[in-house]
Amino acid sequence: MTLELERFLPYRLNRLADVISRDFAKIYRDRHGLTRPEWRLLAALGQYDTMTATAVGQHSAMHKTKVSRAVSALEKRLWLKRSPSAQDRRVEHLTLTKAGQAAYRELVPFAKSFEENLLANMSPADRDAVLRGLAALERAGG
Amino acid sequence: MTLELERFLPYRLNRLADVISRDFAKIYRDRHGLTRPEWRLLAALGQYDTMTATAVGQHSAMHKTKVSRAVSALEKRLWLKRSPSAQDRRVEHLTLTKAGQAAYRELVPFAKSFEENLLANMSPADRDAVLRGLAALERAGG
DNA sequence: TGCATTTCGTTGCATTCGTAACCATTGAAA
DNA sequence: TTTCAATGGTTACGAATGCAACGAAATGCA
Repeated sequence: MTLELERFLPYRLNRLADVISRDFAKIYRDRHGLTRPEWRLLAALGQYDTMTATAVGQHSAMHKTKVSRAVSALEKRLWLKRSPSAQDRRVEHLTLTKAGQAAYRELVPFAKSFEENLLANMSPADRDAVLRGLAALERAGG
Repeated sequence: MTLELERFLPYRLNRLADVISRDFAKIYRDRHGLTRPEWRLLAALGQYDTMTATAVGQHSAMHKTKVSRAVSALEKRLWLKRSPSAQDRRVEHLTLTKAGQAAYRELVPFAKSFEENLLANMSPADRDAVLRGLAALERAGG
């Protein structure tokens, strides 16, 4: 019995994710020298204003060490600031600074048009299949 | 303007690929201590019998250094052997040994049932959407 | 034939990553 | 209160990664 790797779901997903997010990474890497964890952190804070590191990790599917390092990096850039929580002194609330917000606002349109381009040359039925298929996999896989 | 990370295609793909192939990786990691590049090499050679390192890289979407290191690893296990090419002395033909073939044959059913489980609880329409959507993305993204 | 370019595969190096251990704090239980 | 388990976040360390440089062989071209 043999397995066709090209048709194997985990492989295909991996390959797609690799190619596509590598492609997209060029944008924030070339413009700002951001790593992927840093971009995700920026995106999470841009979307939600204030979060703890743990919340960022859950929302953007990152290991806590990645989050921790990304926070340090963006803090060094002065793109975010930490503020202690009054309720729980283990926690820090993370917020983007003006500079961080500016970078976020600059990148969002690139993200959107990247996504549009990806779907642009598909038939409507294919586009639907993409969205429906992803949702189904998310329900099934975790 | 704000971006919803949870709906952003590159993010979703990455997250899915991460969760799913991490899940699947447990199988070959727990059974044989294989890394992902090693598994992919095994899968490529199991499928195609004899390949060069470059061909493996193209077929399984791996950087040539990954392939090179995976080849060394499986060779050390005595799961594959290299044989020089008569036509081109830069090249080595890679083939699984009996032991390598045995490991491959043992793992393939796990791979197949993993994939089946993933799709098992979906409606037929969702399953179709998954396959169609992936194909569409592959056409669009690379 | 001779020289430059390209290709195959390996390796050194710096970076990134995850695991595990850790500290500080909190909450619950005794 | 004291104690102990659980949680938030950081860090040290080893493993994995990609880039760039490399040697060897092949190919193209003068």
